[in-house]
Amino acid sequence: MTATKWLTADEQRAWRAFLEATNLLSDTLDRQLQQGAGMPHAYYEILVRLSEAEGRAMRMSELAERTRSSRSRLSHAVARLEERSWIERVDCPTDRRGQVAHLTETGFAALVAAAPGHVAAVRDHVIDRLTPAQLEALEQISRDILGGCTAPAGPLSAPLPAGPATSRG
Amino acid sequence: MTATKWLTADEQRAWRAFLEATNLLSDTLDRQLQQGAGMPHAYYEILVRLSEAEGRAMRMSELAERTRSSRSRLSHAVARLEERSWIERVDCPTDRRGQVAHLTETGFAALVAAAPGHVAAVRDHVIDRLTPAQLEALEQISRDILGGCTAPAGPLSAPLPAGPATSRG
DNA sequence: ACCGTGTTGTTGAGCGCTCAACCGCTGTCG
DNA sequence: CGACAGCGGTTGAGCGCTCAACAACACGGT
Repeated sequence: MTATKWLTADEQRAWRAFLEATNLLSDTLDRQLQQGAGMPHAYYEILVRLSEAEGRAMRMSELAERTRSSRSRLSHAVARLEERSWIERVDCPTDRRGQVAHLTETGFAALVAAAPGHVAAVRDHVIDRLTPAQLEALEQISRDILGGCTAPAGPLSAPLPAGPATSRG
Repeated sequence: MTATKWLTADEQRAWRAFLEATNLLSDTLDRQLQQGAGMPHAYYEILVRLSEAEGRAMRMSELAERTRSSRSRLSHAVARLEERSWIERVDCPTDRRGQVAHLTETGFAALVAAAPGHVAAVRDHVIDRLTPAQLEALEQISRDILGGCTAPAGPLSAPLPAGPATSRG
């Protein structure tokens, strides 16, 4: 409860510019994907992660971590994706609680169809507007920011003293 | 429809880091404000803009532009804020279509109460994790990105050849 | 074998946002 | 004056997300 350390004028300017840019960019990309491929950005990322996984399948839990979403969000999302037959849920053989999300051929096709438009949008709005140096700086900045963000939903937000890590075995 | 120009490995890494950071940061700040002050981040920004305006009041239309939100979004948001008595709508004296959003004392008090926690979160998660040089780079990057984003909702997305600008007078 | 704790995943209510449709008013042009 | 395109703002349906509660299972200790 000590006196609040407000932002300096420089910090304010930078912060507001950053906020505007990220908000607007997020809206723009979401709109592009929605109109161009009929899916929100979050679903696109789920499909991407699955497509990169071995067998195009992954445990719900791990998928949630990789997409940095809560279990709840992922569960709802996969339910919707299952309705479209883009994903199917399979019981996990080694853990009867578990579910494995499996990307169907239809789902993969949807991803393949969506990708070019999305990548073009990312280029247009971000990548091609920045120099390589800027891009490198942006990556480092992003990692610095990532370091201090609490994961969504769940008491995992605890410091994790020196945990045995969530080895996915 | 030429062949898609995919992202290089470097670009991928940077882009994904950026995405993760902004998504997670957005979630984090939203959560902080929601738990600490009972309002989503979008509402906080509306209150901030109004608090900075002359007379703590602004035309809906201008408020929408400044917060870079659609008229619809703002309309819904102001309706909710009016339910909390944080904002009141007033008929515009010079244009009978218009509405003026006016920040109430209660609303201002809510903002004052919310600000310290929010600023602290912004410092913790962003500002204090970056060097001044990084912050400056981030500001420039943000402006470069902003340049190519289409405004939300509405056919304003047109290129605007060299318009007379929406001078606010 | 049994109990208790932690994990995995789902569910439903509530909320904010988007999109499209709409109403009333303005300003201009014939 | 009357018609009419365009602006300012609101509304309702639909959807994705959050939060809290829950069910089912795994695993440790006794």
